[in-house]
Amino acid sequence: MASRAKKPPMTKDSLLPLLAAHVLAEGLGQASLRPLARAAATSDRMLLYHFGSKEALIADLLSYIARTYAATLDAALAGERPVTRGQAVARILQHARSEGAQPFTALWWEIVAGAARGETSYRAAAGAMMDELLGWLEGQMPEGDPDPKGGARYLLTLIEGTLMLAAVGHAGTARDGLLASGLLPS
Amino acid sequence: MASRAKKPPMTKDSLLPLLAAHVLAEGLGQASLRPLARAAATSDRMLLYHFGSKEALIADLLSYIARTYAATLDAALAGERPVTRGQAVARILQHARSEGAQPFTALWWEIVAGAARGETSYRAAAGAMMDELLGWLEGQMPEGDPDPKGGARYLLTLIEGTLMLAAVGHAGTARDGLLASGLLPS
DNA sequence: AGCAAGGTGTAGCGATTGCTACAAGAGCCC
DNA sequence: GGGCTCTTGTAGCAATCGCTACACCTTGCT
Repeated sequence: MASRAKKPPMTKDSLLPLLAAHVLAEGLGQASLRPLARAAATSDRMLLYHFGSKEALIADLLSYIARTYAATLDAALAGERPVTRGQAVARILQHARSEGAQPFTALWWEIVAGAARGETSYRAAAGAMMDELLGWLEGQMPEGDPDPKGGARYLLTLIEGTLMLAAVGHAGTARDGLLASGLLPS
Repeated sequence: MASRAKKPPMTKDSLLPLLAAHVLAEGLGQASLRPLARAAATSDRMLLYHFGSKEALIADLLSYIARTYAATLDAALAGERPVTRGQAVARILQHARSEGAQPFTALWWEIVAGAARGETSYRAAAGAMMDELLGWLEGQMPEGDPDPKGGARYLLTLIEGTLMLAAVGHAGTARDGLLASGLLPS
């Protein structure tokens, strides 16, 4: 009769997905130990036992989220190489606006804010995610593009500007800007 | 012997500059009533008396900061109309990187994060500041530009993307992107 | 069997959070 | 002078913050 399943051992690796889910839903700024623990079905005591301090927990969490983001990006953006730069831009923007990416997009700006304030773990996570995106863009530049490296950086700049304007309710402004850039078909 | 100066009356308008200075230096996220009151040489009690609640205080403060930003922008960006689009971009980026604008740039991302989470007062402030910047850009498009309206939106998108990348330590990436865009002289 | 080491729960610490009750000062009109 | 409203100080509230002390329980080694 004994249900054998007892203790799936609690480790950082088993906690991080649950913590990430909570932070994606609620935001980083309001994240405090007890709510985080509740989301992971533990106690604040245990979080501190495994991570050492809240600061270390956040650092681990940001690094985990950056890795998750990279994996999600790889999975979502697979496909043949675009024919035009505009198609690469459109594909990324479509992904960023997709339902699954929404909570992440909201979290992203908190990470940027932390990075702008100089917090090293925020800056590391943000930098890693930009590296990932830039790498994908470089690999997706159209065949025969005159300047794939520079072009990828140009597109990345435009994309991030577009996302920022969308975040503050200026999505239309960004769309008009992209249209004026000639990248997207009118 | 009596020093006549007694009570410069305490009002919202007299408090907001001091509160803004504190928030620009310390960040919005960590702003709580007692430290804010200390920065304004009052008590939390008085802040609540004048503003009603912390939420209302933040809303007023964001609106004030947006107005201050507009005034600063007008003052800093005066000058004759640029001859090329690149010159308009360069002028704004130079202003954003200037010493005086630095604390504001850091605060900006916290405002964006709040806007992305849907907080209405954050979104209002961010939108107002983008409106201001966009208006300035429209007025500064080179004479005879083929598409001043769309061009201004295009430049705004590029500028904000550049600032974001700079905030996460990717300033070089953004610079390469701008060079590849052909806007800036190499 | 005994014992050490690591994992976990309970309880609590001092500090800070936004906010409020109460009372007293300050300036005004009658 | 007598109130009356606007402003302000003092004290404190319940809640939450990150973190810790202490005891307990398992688990594995010998």
